[in-house]
Amino acid sequence: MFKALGDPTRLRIFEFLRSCCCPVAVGDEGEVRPVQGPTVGEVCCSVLGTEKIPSSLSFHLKELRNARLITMERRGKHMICGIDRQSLASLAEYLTQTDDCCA
Amino acid sequence: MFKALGDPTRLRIFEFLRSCCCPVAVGDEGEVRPVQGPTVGEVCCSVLGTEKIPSSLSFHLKELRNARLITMERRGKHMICGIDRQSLASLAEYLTQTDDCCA
DNA sequence: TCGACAGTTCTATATTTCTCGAATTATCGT
DNA sequence: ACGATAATTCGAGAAATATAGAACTGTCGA
Repeated sequence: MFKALGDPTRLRIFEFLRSCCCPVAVGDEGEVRPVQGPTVGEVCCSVLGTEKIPSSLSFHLKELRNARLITMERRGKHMICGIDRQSLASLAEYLTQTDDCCA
Repeated sequence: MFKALGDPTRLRIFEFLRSCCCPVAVGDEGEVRPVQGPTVGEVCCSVLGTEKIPSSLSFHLKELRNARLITMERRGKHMICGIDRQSLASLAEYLTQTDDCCA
């Protein structure tokens, strides 16, 4: 996870996704459902500023996915990206944990 | 910070330091003071399993120090290492922050 | 002040990681 | 089934990072 976030490009992707991927929303009939995140192409425009999708974005998304920091799922022709907030929470917990000796 | 923790050797150094660097202790007269952490040589023995101090350890310690994850201070011939728990806390906070849109 | 100990810095090499373009897979609309 | 769009995979070259050894700096004790 640290290595994944350690790359500047990936950190930008991460921050972008976090800024536009609300975890849940209220649907038409009052139900709570996951909000649709941006597609890979949209991430590309925002983060890399390019119209066409370069392979390097795919590479970075794969790294983030392997690190379980983001999620991706296919919806038709597009891949929808999201943040894995659960992994994030456990990483934050890891950082602040104090060991036994410090009790 | 993420890049610093992204290297396996540095993560081991970090975990070792966290396991043996209590943030504070109560002094003889009831005052709270920083506890003395291990020396660079001790870190080296534990993490690299080597008696003599290789230059690579110095290199990694510098990276961790630049990232403000650890602290070092000279005490006589030795350099004492410690964890910067404040930076750690703010990094953890960064990870769990949710952006405005998700309010 | 000299020698020994504790770490750091420097330089070169090795390794890993990133980037770019071309070919490939997957899905949709017709 | 075909063409177009969306994204991934592959391979080679470029760039960044890590490692190892030698020389250097700083501190203590005799």
